[in-house]
Amino acid sequence: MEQETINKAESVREARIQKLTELVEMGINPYPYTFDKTAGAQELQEKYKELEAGGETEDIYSVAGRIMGMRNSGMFIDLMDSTGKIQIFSHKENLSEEKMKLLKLLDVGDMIGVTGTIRRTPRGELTIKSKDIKILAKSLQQLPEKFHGLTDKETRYRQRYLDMIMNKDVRDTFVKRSKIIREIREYLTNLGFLEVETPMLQTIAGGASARPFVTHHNALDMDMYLRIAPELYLKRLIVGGASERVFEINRSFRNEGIDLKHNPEFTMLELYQAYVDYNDMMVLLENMVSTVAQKVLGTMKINYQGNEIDLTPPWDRMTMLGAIKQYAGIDFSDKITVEEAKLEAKKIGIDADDCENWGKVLDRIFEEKVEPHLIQPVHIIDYPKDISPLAKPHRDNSRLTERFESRVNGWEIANAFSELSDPIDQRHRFELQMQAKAQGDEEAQEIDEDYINALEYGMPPTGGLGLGIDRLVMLLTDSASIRDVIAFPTMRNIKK
RNA sequence: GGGCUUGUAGCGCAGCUGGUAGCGCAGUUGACUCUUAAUCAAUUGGUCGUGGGUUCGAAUCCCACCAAGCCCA
Repeated sequence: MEQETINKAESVREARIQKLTELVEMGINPYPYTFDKTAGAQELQEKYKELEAGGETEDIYSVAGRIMGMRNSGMFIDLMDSTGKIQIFSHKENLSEEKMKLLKLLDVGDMIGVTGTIRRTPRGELTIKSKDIKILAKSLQQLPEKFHGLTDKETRYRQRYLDMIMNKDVRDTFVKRSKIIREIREYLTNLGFLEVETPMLQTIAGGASARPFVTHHNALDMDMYLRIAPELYLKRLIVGGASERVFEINRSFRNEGIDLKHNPEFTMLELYQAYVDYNDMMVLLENMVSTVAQKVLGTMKINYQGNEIDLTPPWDRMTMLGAIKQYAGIDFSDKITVEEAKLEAKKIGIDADDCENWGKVLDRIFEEKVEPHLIQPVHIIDYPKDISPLAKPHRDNSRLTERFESRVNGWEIANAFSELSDPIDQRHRFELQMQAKAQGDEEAQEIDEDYINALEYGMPPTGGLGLGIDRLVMLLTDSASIRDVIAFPTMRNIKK
């Protein structure tokens, strides 16, 4: 019993709670309300860049942040804030007895605020000579080791706050993510696009081919779906006409597997513009993405995992059939039945027997034989009609649609069409989807009567575009996994 | 869904063909007081992912499960 008490008291957390108690006994609130911060660490580093080693000033600042290191029994503290680091020097000549006592109760990890004068030590470190120290939050948890840091991926994803404390590049990634989204928003707003919001809870999960999450509304006693895409609602807004240009930066949800490029909830940009077609969408996309890269990174040439990728417009365009012909050696322009297509797939070692239609066979061949070759940005244009139920038929080829997918590093980063606006054709396409669903295609889309009804009032010619924000952020931050660009990625629950 | 790899102290890691669980950092106590991965001395801390099995004896071998990573579909 006695032994147990001693062991407990010696645990780090218990020891820190003990210090917490001592602070309270000294009349200090370890979790105060405000701190009047007057400068950031990086700001001071730049401002006093020219101050020579050993130089002293009378300039007083108040800084605040987390203690990342302590040397000489607290005489030197490394203080980190969101902008950078600055050293704190504390000496009994400059501090009251009470503050020296407080210093003894501080630990690595604590949040503190310091007021003092700027100097540079003889060894060359910009330092604040403290005249006053306040504790802003007592940390009860021990930070990971300073030299090797936190590297365990599971801990980093599950406790992102700790990952961020320890890894500056992680903080940088999320700052960049925010800038990327801000620049997209600004780019579109400047073009006259109206930012809108549409339902995340939907009674029909439409606008894409994916399995939805199902939930239940108690008061209405009905099942609902988390949206897999905002598409059908955004086009209703184009019908409504409050703006001829709308966009939504949306969180969507797909009940599918998790891998390097997929998270069950993800962020997408969807935009719709009246009176234009998919050609205009290609131009808009490549201009927007390259501009965002230029503004956030200062360049249109990015390096992703060792590959140099040039986002400078215009991007190459290849038809899907042309790309397959080039990389898989099959010309599908005269092989028009699903049986013929499967036969051709088999000849090059691809099993497409489970594909319900011609387009799916082509899509599979594309993924396996073409995609690995596509590193530089390219618009793959003119997708098969049977896998594009929301796209307008191609004006020159009724088997195809005016749809493109933009590829960067081989990944689909955008998907866009000349939007199908003919309500009768749209109904027919939905019916084909329902047939596929009946035959076991779990991703086939359901008929959305109200959407067709909206089209029956007349939707102008419209170009639409969806852009995967997470993947764009991966590319622009050189992140290997989508989990590195989503602050709190979906993780399996740990059963205890 | 399949394969491979990983899981040992708060963190980073070692632990061989089975024989009393270790190192570094962090922590604690003290020294030192212009250091910066501070230094020096002493020192605390473990359900070895979980559950079974084999064995006189399991971190180590076997099985199942849990979690993660990578590759493949």
